[in-house]
Amino acid sequence: MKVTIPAVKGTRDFYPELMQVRKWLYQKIQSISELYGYQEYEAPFIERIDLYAAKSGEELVKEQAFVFPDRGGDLITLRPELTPSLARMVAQKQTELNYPLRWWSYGPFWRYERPQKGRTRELFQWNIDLIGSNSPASDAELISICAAFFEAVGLTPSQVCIRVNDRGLMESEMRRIEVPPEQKRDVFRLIDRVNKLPEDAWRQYGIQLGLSQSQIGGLLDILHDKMLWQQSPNLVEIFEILEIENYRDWVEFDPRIVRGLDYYTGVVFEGMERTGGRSVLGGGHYDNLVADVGGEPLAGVGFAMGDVMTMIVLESHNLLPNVRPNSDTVLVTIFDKNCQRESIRFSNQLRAAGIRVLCYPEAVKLQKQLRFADKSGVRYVIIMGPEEIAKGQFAIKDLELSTQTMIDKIAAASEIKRILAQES
RNA sequence: GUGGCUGUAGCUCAAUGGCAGAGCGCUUGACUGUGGAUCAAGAAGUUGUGGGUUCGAGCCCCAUCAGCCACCCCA
Repeated sequence: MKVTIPAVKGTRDFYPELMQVRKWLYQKIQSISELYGYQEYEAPFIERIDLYAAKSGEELVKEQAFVFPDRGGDLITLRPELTPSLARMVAQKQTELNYPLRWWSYGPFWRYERPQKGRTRELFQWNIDLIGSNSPASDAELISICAAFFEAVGLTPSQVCIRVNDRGLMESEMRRIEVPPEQKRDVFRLIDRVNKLPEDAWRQYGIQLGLSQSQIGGLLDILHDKMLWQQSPNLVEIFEILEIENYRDWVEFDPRIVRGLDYYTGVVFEGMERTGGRSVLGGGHYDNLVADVGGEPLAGVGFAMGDVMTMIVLESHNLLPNVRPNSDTVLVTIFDKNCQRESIRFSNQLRAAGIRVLCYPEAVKLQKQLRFADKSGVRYVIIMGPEEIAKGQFAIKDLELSTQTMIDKIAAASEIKRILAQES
């Protein structure tokens, strides 16, 4: 069949099978979030462009967001991230909220980017934030949530790790090698690239930024100093806490993690696959979440995790759930047109008892109905022809064992429930 | 935004510039009240789209759209 209108570039169709996986992921996220006492919230999917212009970097919004004028001429943006909306929601009720807030959200985001592996234009993202606390223990809590999530989906510390750094530490190190503050951004970008470029190209890049040979050498020393975290009281305390929680194995100090976002001011972290280096989630500590949207400065820590890369990583470790759509569903066949009413009646009798029932919608050959059941993943099929209906006893066939027994119409519901319960 | 690779049946892929093909799937039957296996038959296509070169284009050229991959960027 010819599809004349293609899907929008970079979008995904969630056919039922994939939808089950998406739901499964959502449930994992929900259960971890709630386990830590976080409350779910949701922000609008569309926002005025000004909200983003206020902070997240002008380029980001202008070039990588879906923006369109509404009928009144205002520029509306499909939200490319949640933090500005969160900041607004907090600022609007700043004085009446009960701090520290622990909020989480899972929903769709849009980015006008060129699609490639692990990157679509429409994605789902888990956002979780602890707002109104400035302690290392708060930072540690978010990191331990990452670890708890990884653990809950079946990943191990040998497959993924959470790399942690402290921007404050990096800034003081940069002062030590006399990098001027206005070059902070550029140097963070340079740090970000230390593993992506060959060393001489990387040095060249550093020189272009105006760094001296000795500064570049100093920077390299910093980036290879695995013990540098001991200079950061924050990191020391965070690692202690993670140790107590038995999550220390998931975490490692990495001076190369700085994150791109300007609003991070302290601890930053990134959850990534050990092989391949694909980043699954990222977050950090910020000192002034709401100041840019008109509130009083409020510190917090949070992270975001996209569903696309998460699914790729889970898939590559064979951790996506096996989808068996109708394993707990019974199919009631229609023997012929004359028996259809009885089948419909019986189906509803079972449903009234809480059993999931697929009633075949037309009186076609039994062969076809059984074939449908088999391909649907249904295990038990009810067969009720004139003889069975006359006797008040229906056949229940187990497609997995290829066995068939008779059950009494009256006791059918409880009998089927018993059979279904046995299976699981 | 920049670059590379790829678009042929529902899916995965063949076809030296010369008749449009296979496997899987699908439909039907072998099986008159029973799924998976086997066997047989059948349906299935304007070769992504639009131009061009050529006696002749799935194949070569240009454009465009889409997918994949890398860069860029990373919320």
